[in-house]
Amino acid sequence: MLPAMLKSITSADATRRRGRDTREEILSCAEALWQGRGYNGFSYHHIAIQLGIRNAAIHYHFPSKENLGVALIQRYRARFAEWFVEVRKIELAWQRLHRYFDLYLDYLNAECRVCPSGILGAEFQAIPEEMRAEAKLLMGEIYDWLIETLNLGRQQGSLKFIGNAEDKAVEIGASLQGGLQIARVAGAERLHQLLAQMSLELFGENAAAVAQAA
Amino acid sequence: MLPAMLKSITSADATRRRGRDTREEILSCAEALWQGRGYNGFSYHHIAIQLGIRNAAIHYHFPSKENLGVALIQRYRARFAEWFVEVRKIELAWQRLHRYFDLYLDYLNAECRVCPSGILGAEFQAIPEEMRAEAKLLMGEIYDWLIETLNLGRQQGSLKFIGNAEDKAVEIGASLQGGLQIARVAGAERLHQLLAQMSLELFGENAAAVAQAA
DNA sequence: GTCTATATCCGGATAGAC
DNA sequence: GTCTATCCGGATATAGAC
Repeated sequence: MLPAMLKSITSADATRRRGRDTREEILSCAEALWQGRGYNGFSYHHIAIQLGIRNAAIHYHFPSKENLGVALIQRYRARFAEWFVEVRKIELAWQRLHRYFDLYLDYLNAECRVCPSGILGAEFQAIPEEMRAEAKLLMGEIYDWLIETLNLGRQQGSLKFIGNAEDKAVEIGASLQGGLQIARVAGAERLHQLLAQMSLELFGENAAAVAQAA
Repeated sequence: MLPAMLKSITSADATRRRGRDTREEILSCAEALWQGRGYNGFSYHHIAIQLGIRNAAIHYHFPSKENLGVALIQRYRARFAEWFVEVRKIELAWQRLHRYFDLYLDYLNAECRVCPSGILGAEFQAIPEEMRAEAKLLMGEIYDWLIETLNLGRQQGSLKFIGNAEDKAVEIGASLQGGLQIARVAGAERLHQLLAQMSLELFGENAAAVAQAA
């Protein structure tokens, strides 16, 4: 599922683009820029250069930048929904959560991106209203999934934690989000430290298996 | 120490500004904008309006925006250094850490700002080189203080955690940073949930005292 | 659906008067 | 130390040809 969660545009060949899905390419390119530099840190020009098209071509697909921003979050939410379906096929909650950890390693490895939730939180007061609404929906969906996973894990005995699942869900989501941001400044090692600590606390006897895999 | 850590400009009266320290006012105003909207989310014009001065006056004090950005982080680091000195006078490590938690509540209450570390991490690829260097220093200082505090707490028995202090320090820093960002999108309650969970895990028998204070 | 060309605005920055 | 005036580049966006 990872390739689906992290589809970036790989050196778009500017030469032949015979009527192909430019819209998707724009979104993928914009997504990378967005997670790398923030919504206020990239422009249509950046995208145009990378895809070898003109400014106006992007405006054809996304009349305003707000349209593009909203589309970015909506596509991401849709992909996340598919990811949830996929991961729910895994029986053990600790393994589901481990899959979630993997996403953050992928972000780190993919040009040191931050997670969409993180960039949305950081720039919240500086993004258009419609994007804020989408941001709330995204965070709600992740929150719900974390709660579900934690409750399952407690029931199975595959996840260890004290307190209620709701509060623990916030802690886990916040840690990963913050850890990824710290890692891009202070070095990749920080994220590895975070994941090691979280595994130690949450996975109990399974933590050793995780450690050797990494 | 909180007033020192969070000095914002309160409705600068544009009328009489008889030779007063404009430089500091600019920094305080810019700091609020920075933590609210990000480095790429505010302009000299925003500051000029709020302080009732002209664009050029800001350029007199800070020739380039990069100068201003660097000064913001340096001033913040200096204030943090003072804060560290102050907090080290507290004997119990769990109370020191609790003071650190309080900072995040203050940020949330102050127009829903995010912490400097968080905005720096999120925008890292879209800020000038000199600011990145300052960002690394800031994060290193916080990281070191957290490790010191955790080691003290373990020695005293006033903080509970498993694993090594270095990894736990990353986890704590990341949680708070991420939690604040989540709270501004999903509501203040999220930060309260996070702090409750962290108190429960770290403070042990002292957690109850914290809970009733909140 | 993509192009060229252009309009408009905004943000960072400088010159020179006071 | 702050002002007015202005320059320049960049970013969003539109018009109309192909």
